[in-house]
Amino acid sequence: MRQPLHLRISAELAAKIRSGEWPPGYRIPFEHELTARYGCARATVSKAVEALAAAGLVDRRRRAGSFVAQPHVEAAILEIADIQAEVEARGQAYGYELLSRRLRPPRAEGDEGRLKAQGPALQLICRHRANGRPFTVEERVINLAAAPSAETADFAATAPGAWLLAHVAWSEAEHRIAALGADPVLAGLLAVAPGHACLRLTRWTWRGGEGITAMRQTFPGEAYNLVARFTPAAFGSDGTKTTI
Amino acid sequence: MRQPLHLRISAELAAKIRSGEWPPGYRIPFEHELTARYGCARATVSKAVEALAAAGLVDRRRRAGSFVAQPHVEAAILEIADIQAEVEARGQAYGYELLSRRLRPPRAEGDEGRLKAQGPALQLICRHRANGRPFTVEERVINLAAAPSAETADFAATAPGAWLLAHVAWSEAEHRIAALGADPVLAGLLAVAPGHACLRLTRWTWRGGEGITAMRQTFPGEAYNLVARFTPAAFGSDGTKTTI
DNA sequence: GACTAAAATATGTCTAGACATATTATCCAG
DNA sequence: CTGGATAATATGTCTAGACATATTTTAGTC
Repeated sequence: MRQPLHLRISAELAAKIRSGEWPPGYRIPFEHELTARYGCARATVSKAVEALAAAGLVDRRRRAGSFVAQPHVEAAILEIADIQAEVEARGQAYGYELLSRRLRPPRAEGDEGRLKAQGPALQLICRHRANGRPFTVEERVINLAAAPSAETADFAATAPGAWLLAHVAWSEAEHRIAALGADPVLAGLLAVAPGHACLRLTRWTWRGGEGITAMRQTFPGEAYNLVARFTPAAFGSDGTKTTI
Repeated sequence: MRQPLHLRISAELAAKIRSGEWPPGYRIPFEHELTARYGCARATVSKAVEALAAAGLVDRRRRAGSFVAQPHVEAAILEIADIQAEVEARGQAYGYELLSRRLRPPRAEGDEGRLKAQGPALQLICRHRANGRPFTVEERVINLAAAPSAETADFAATAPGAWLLAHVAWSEAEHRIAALGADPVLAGLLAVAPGHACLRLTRWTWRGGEGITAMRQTFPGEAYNLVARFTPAAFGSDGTKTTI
C-alpha cells in the first residue's frame, strides 16, 4: 500500500474535474459505481469524495449525487509569515529595534476598541529592517489582562509578534489590508517621502471573546507584496494532498 | 441523532484547546480513551480527531498520540468577492463601463508573462463605480487560446470577471496585493491626485498549466480594505463546522 | 391539473472488527 | 555505555455490513 486507495481515488477524480473533462454541474459517479470500479468498500470511496467536497471541488446532495462545483474565486489563502523569517527568506539581513514602550490606561476607542479590552494595555512601537533599510513599522497594543507576563518581557530583545506566539494562545484573528499615504511621522520612520504609498496590515487577535493584541504594520509600498495562492483542489496531480 | 457524534466530539475537543485548558503541546486523549469515554467505535473518534488535524488544531503522530498544535498565524482566508456584489453589499449603486478593448498579438513579458500564454490575447480596461464615483480600474488580459469565446463576448455589457466565471473553468489562482502611488493616467481614471496611495490587487488564473487570464484592479486607498479572517479551529463552539 | 402520500435511493453516520505502518521504549549484546 | 534488534502501541487504512436522513420520483387522490 504505497499510496492509500482513498487518496488515489481523490486524485483521479480531481484530475477529471480540473482537466475540464467533468465540467461544473457534471454528476460524478455514484459511490456504488466507484465502489464497483475500484473494487473497494463504500466507506473508502465515500472518504475520497468527501475530501473533494471539503476542498470545494464537488457539492454532495443526498439522493441526487455529487456534482462538480461551479468554480469561484471566493477565498484565497493569505500567508502572513513572521517578519524575520520573511526578510531572511529573501536573503537579507534582519534588524529589529524597539522605538517606544509605555503602559497605557484602558481605553476602547478607535481600531483598538475592537479588542474590547477592559484593563490597562502595553503599547509598543518598533521597527523591522531588511539590509539596514526600514522594512516595516509595527504599532502594537497588548492587553495586559490577557497576557500579564508581557509587562516584564524584554521587547527590546524580542519582537512582540515572536514573543506573543511563544507565550499566548489565541483563537481568532482578523486582518485588514489597506493602502495609505505616509503621514510625516511615519514617513520619517520608514525613510520615505510624506505621502508615499504604503501598505498597511492590521491584525486583531482574540482568545475566546477576549482581545489579546492589536497590531498595525506599515510597509513602504514597494517593499512588500502580500501573496495569496488559491487552488480549488486540495489534491495535486500526483495524488499528494496539499495543505489548505 | 440531532447532531452527529463525531461533530460533537470535535467540538468538545476544540473547546478544550481553544479555552487553553489543553495548551499547545498537550497530548489529547488516545483514540481508545475517547472510544471508552464516548462509548462509540474507534472510527468515529478517529474521524473527529482527524478533522481537528485537518483544521490545524492538533498534530497526530503514530505511536505517540495527538498533540495540541502550536498556534501560528501562518495563513488567513482572504475573501475576494465579486466587485458588483461587494459594492451592492455596501448599499451603494454599482456602475460598470468598458474603457478599452483590443486584440493583442502574443507576448510574454512582464506580469502577464506568468500566464505563459502562446497565442493572441484580448486586452480590456474597464472601470467599476460605486455611487457614481470610481471604485476600481480593472486591466485584464484574456488568453484567447484558453477562452476562444471571449472574442465575441460583449464586455461592454458584462464585466469580464463575471463573464469568465460563468464561461471558463479554472484550477489555480494567485493574488498579489501591493500599495502604489497613482501615475497620472491612473489618477485620472480614479479621479484622485497623482501620487495618491492606491491598493493594487493582481490575480493570475490558470487551468492545469495553461494561463487563462491576468487581472489587475487598482483601488483608491481609502475606498477599499481587504479583510481576511482566520480561526485556527474549523469548529464553532456550537459544534457547527465553519468553512475554511 | 394540482396536491399529497408513499416508495426509491444516494449520501450521512456508525459499528466491530482486521491488518498495515510508523515510532517509541525496551532489552540485549558488544 | 552504546548500538542495534525486538516488542509494544497509536494512528492509518480498510472491510462489510447496518440504519438514518434528505430528496426525488412515482403513484394516487381530490
